Order: sequence, then structure tokens, then C-alpha cells
Amino acid sequence: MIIFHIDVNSAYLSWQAAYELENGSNRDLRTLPAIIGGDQTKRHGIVLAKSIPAKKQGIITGESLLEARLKCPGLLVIAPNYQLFAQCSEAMYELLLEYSPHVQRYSVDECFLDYTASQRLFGDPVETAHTIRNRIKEELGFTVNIGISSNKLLAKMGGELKKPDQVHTLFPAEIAAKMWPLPVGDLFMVGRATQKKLQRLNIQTIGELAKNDPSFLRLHFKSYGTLLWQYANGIDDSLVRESNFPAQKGIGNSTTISFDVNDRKEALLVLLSLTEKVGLRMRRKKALGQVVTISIKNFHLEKLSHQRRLTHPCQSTRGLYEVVETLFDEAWTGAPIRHLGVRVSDLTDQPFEQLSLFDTYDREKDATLDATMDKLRKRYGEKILIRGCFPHSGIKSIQGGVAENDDYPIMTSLL
DNA sequence: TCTGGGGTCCTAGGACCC
DNA sequence: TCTGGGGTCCTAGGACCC
Repeated sequence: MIIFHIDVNSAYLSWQAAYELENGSNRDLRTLPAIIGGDQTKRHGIVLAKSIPAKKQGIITGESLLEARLKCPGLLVIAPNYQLFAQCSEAMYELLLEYSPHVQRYSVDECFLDYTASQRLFGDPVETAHTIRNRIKEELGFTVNIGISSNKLLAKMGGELKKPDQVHTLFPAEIAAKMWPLPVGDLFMVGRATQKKLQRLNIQTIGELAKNDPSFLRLHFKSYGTLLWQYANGIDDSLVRESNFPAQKGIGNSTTISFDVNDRKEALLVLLSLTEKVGLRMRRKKALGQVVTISIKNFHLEKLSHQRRLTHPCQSTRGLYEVVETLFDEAWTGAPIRHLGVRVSDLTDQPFEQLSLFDTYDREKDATLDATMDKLRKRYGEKILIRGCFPHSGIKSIQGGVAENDDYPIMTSLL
């Protein structure tokens, strides 16, 4: 197998930079201490992407804008344009499809491409990778890293080696020289918590992890230990998956509210607007859900979740919201609320909607209402219809979701 | 004006069944 | 009536990814 991993360098920032240049700007954000960041007045102020000059000032993705500005006074902060990002992502995907029908969209800015069968047509993998890298730069205006190997894990690790605008191979024979000297935190699936735990066991590099006894790792990390040992040794047999297989497991939306919510009514209004969005997405995908979960983050940033399995699969906004309301009343301690979320999981396409004698509403009427609202919203925009409870509430009638494009699932932490 | 939003997977403990 | 014990389902929380 020959697998490519294609990864846009500082995606959000590069895309914004390319867009500005194309529209006659004379600055290139990539050459300035600049970041893409959320709106601080809405309490969304974190770093989403950073330029290399910003990185050199010590700025980290995910940190607050306050911290970032402290490290780098005069930092240029640009708001995210998710529509632009979706378009750039799509353009790259289309270009990649010219080289193989087997392309997996791993995230908005990362793809895996199975080059195995393409080799007869396009020849040497490294040469083709350079062609792709150059074409993306010339035709789309942004740079990528491409990692090449015999499986997805190694291709992905290879792509991380040196940035930006690079092609790297990381075949099994190169693991010892290229991957093992790296700090263990650089390994895919080793996050902050695991890195700390590994360090306590005196495991500092990927090589030290690889040479450890797998049963020792299993003792400390359970099934995760086996996975870590395999990854450190470059072992991975997952396939490049096209389309959305396996099916998506859940659909959720959440939001940080720009002010702390102390009032039950107000919290429920936010939850309704989130449920509205979740319901819309469920119906668009023709999915029904069997478990509803709400999540609450309070002003102390303490998180809590509460969930319930339904008696019948459901996709109607009203049906879902009834459960959401109950869950909220059972879970809320009264602490000021910063963030609320609604998620529906255990999805199915089987609407074995047997009529329940205890239904408090008419399911059929409800489905018709949802369908009508969905249609109008699709044609005229989401704001065309607003439930009577929202006007003058200061709360958006439908919210959640960053990108409009909902056609491909983003399968994270799963190769 | 401190710390987003979208996901998946694993584990532990309790309920419940035979 | 002093202690079984395996299996499954459900829920909450925490790890990871981008």
C-alpha cells in the first residue's frame, strides 16, 4: 500500500491569507504575527490558527487571546470565515480526486489518499506528491505538507516532520531514524494527559515507547497501551475510507453564551435553539436518534452531562426538546451557566415509530410541521421562521454549527 | 474580555437478569 | 441467608483528534 496524507499548513490562516491576496490585499498574513481567533466579546476568544511568525512568539493553538496578546503585543487577530474554509477544503478535495478515487476527508484540512492503484497511472509517489503540492500552491494559493508511507498512521506522522510546503516519506525502514527520536507527545493519540503519564514512567521519546514491553504498557494504559505501542512501532492497518463509512454516530450542537445565564427560562430558550439546529441536521441526514444528551458548563468551567435513552427513535424538534427540558431540570444545580450543548446519538434510519398511547403530542402533525419549517428555512434562510418565544429574548432562534457544509463527517481520533 | 465547537472511543460502576 | 457470578444495558466522565 502507498498512502498519502495531505495536510494544509495552518489551514485557517493560510486560507484567509490566500483569500486576501486574491482580493487585492498587499499583506500576506503568513509572513506577519497573525492568528485566526474567535470573538472575545462573545467569549469565544481563543486561537484557532497561527502564522509561523506568531508561533515563533510562543503562541499556541487553543490558548486564550488574552494570553496570546500578552506574548505578542500588536498581534493581528482575524475572525474565522467558515464559509471560505469550507470552499477551500472542497477545492483541495476535488483536486486530490484527480489522483485517486480513494480519498478520505479526515477533517476540514486533512485528507488521506490511497495511491496504491494510482501508481501505474501516475508513477513515482514522491514525484506525484510534489506535483500535487505544487498544483495546490499554484492553483489554490496555499501550501500543504504531504506524508507518504505504507499506512495511514505513518503517512500522517511523516507529514508532520518539517513544515511548511514539504513532502516527506516515512516508510517502515525510516521509522528508527525519523520518528523514534521525536518526543513522545508528537505521536498521534498521545495528548497532554498521556504524555504526562508516560513521562512519569520515564518514557520521553517515541523510540522509548516503541521499545517498551507491550504488556507493561497494557498494565498502565489498558487497551490504550496496546494502541500506543503499535503506533510507536508504525503498526496500523486501518483503511482509507471514502464517503461516510462507517455511518456517523451522533449529531450535536453546543454554544458558549456571551453572558452567564442564571434563569431557567433563558437556559431553556438556548437549548431550544440548539435542539432546533440538531433536529434540522438529523432530518437532513434522514437519521433518527435514540439517546439525547445535554451538557452544561458553569461559570467555574465545571462540566456536567446528563443523558436519557428514548423509548422510540426520534428526529422531531419538539420530541427531542421535551426530553432536553426534562434533562435540564434534572441536571441543573442553579450555578450560572456559560455553555450549553445538545447531542443526539445512537442514530438509526429505522423509524419504527409505533404510536405510543402516552404521547403528549401528535407525531404525524409534528413531522409535517418540521418538514415545512425545514423547507422554508432551506429556501429562505434559517431566520425566516422564528418561534414566538425568541423575539426580544436576546437569544438567536437557531444556533450551533460553524460550517454550512454538513455533507461529510469529521472522524477525529479515528484513523 | 480568560479558556470554541465538532466529533469518537474507552472505562467504571450500578441495575437487572438468569 | 456469611459470601455466587456471568452477562448485558445504561449512564457519566474523561481521554483523544481537528
